[in-house]
Amino acid sequence: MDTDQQPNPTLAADALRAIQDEWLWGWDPTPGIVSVWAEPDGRAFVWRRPPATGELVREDETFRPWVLLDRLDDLAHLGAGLAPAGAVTAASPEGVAAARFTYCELDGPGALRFLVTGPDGRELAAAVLKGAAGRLGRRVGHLRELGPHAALALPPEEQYLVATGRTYFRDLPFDRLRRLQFDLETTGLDPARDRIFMAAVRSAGATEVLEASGEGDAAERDLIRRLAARIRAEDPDVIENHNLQGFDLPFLDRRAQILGVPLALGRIGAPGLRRRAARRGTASGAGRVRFVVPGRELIDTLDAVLRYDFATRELPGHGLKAVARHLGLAGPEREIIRGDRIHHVFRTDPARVRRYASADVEEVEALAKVLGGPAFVLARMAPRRYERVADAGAATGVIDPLLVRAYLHAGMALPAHEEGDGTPHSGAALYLFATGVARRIVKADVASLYPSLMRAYRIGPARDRLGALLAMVDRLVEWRLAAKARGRAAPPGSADRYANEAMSSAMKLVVNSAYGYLAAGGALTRFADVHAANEVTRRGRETLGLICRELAGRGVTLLEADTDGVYFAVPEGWGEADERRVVAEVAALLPPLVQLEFEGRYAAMLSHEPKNYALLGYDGRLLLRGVAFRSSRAEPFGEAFLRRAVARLLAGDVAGVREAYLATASALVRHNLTARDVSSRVQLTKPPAEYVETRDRRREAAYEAMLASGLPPWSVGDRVRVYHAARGGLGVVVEPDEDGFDVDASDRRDYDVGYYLHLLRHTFAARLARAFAPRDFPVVFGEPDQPSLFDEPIEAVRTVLTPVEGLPGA
DNA sequence: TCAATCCGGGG
DNA sequence: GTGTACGGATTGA
Repeated sequence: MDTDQQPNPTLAADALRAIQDEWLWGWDPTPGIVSVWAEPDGRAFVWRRPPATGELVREDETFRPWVLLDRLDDLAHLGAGLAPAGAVTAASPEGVAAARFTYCELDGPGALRFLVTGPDGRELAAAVLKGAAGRLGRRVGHLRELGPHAALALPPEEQYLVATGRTYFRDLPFDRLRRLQFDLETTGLDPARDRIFMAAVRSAGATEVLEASGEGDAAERDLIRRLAARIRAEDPDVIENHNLQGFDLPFLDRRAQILGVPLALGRIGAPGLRRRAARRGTASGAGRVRFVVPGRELIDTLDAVLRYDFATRELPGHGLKAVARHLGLAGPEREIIRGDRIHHVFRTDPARVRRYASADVEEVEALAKVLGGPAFVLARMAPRRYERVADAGAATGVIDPLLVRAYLHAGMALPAHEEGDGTPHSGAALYLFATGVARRIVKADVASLYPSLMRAYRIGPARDRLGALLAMVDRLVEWRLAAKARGRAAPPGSADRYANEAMSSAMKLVVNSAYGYLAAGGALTRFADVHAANEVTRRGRETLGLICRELAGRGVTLLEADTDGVYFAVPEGWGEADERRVVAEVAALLPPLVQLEFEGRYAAMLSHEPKNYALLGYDGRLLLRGVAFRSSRAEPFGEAFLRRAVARLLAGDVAGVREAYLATASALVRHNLTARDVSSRVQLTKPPAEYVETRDRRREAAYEAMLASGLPPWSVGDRVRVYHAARGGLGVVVEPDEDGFDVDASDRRDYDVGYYLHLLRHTFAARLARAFAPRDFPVVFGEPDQPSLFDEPIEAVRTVLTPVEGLPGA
């Protein structure tokens, strides 16, 4: 370029954006990669479905394994075997001289500045370790032992993807992937003892159920063989199931081992499942494992569910059935069988179990598509295998690999992980302004507050010399807005709309985790910066304070505010137009990029504790939020009381609240409720022998109840309901199932009335305590037979809204 | 009231 | 060649 010439700003901006897009999406145009398997020896196997045909092709590639080091000293012993690669980078290994190993010093102040490549990753590691051992005067067995400040060595697939700039799924729609779902039905949860007796397999829109033709080893062995053969014949790119890594794969692996069946599930290599270390995965105990299969991506829908619920916090549980029902994926006739009954039912009614298993794989197929979109899009960006992107968090799983690739692509040295300087991280703002009952509620939403503040005030990691994180967040927001617009323009239900919605939620996920990336400890993310993170939260509190002051100044009553939004009550006589006007006025006062939006309006709210409240919609719908109002273990009678009482309360019917309380108390006293109504549901996770061993140290009610019940020993995973019986005992209710097995004395009513009256008042009624003045609480929730002379009549009791003392900032 | 421990999910 | 989940419930002191 002519240095005398003024740079063209538009051209420069376009070039910059092109580079930033390479940071996000890689730069190699190769389309349709569906799986990558690389070996440390520099071989990479790439399976692709070229968009034109969709037919699977395998391409055998080679790459130069590489490692990033903080020093070259350790390789001095190589002599002429190590040569500078000049302009050679990992991205362009051509030009490598005759030397077996080459190096290149990267620019900038980062500690990890020597990019060393070799013909074989193990040889490369061995050379480094030899030198390091000499320098340190001790044996060094693995690059990891040098510490993250001294060496960065990625798994072979990631070395390949970072070096080539390739990513998965370029130009490939989700529906072009060949996906297969399989689900095992077993006689129990313990693969050492229990057997596989059925496997449902779904592929290409068809479900097939495989069954063992008997109960012995031979029949199970044959079933496993047929399952593996079925998978190989379908040759899927992706294998999916719910808790695949936590149950089906470990169970299958173990049974195959015990029975001596080769498990050839991969597209290349020897039979047998391979493992990699991982945090989440198989059943309890040390040494958790993730299974991997060359050429196929193993997708556990449980990961997608956890990721989804992390953002929405709306799922009732994370089990397949609960999630499928919640998301409307379950059919109306969905066969349900309690887990510990499945094998029994199979013996008398195998058709039912076939329907059950078929529904499982069909729901998994739907669930994987509905919740798997973001991971599919993220795999187009990050230099990692699809299955790794799907099971990792966005910060360490996506942002960190993107930054590593960006730095190497730019020829910049990478900062090493660095511990913070001890500055504590100051958390998010959460204000509770008032508790009790309020009417005419408005929720205003602060959209993506933290990333907006990072962008508006250019708050990024201090050591990010490239400015890559902020640049990527900026570009992601642009991509997201464009995808949202395209999605809205596409016909509902179309592949185009699906793709754009997935794109939009993937971008949102990454953008929102940019702050988490800053705030994570230095041990976790490479560019973690507690000062930057604190600056974001400080601006966040400032902004939230401004929003609250400006709202309050316009005559509304603040109830609760956090970084997601603000709840407030408006004066009598205001309509929706007034509510929207106030929100718009305040929104106009905020820093650039920070958006405040009208999100919804409700007739009434019971504010109990931060993040724990009940809302009554203008359509009469009751919404309960927070653990205080919805707990999976809550006793049915208490849950029923709470719903009824809160509904009456928000409808303004205090007498109705008392009626609900009296009715429940009286039902308890008269034993109109069954033991089941007062019981709580628990799952037994320890085998009897283990509990007997530990019960001296730690008594647990559920197991004590089982031991006292005289029932036969339980199996791990059994679910029972336990309750407090009269005279201090414990009782067990075994749920009668649909087949009439286990017909139990479920009509028993020998529960401890005093205990449950106490629970009703102190646990359940207590959640409505903030709705009343302290002196009125006994009027609403007093014992029916002990009316105090000083109590006022129930008709005189009014609900209250009490300001919280000592408000910060407001 | 607090610290320690266990739990999720799968049959 | 991972990511010291994480946030709630329960139990024992």
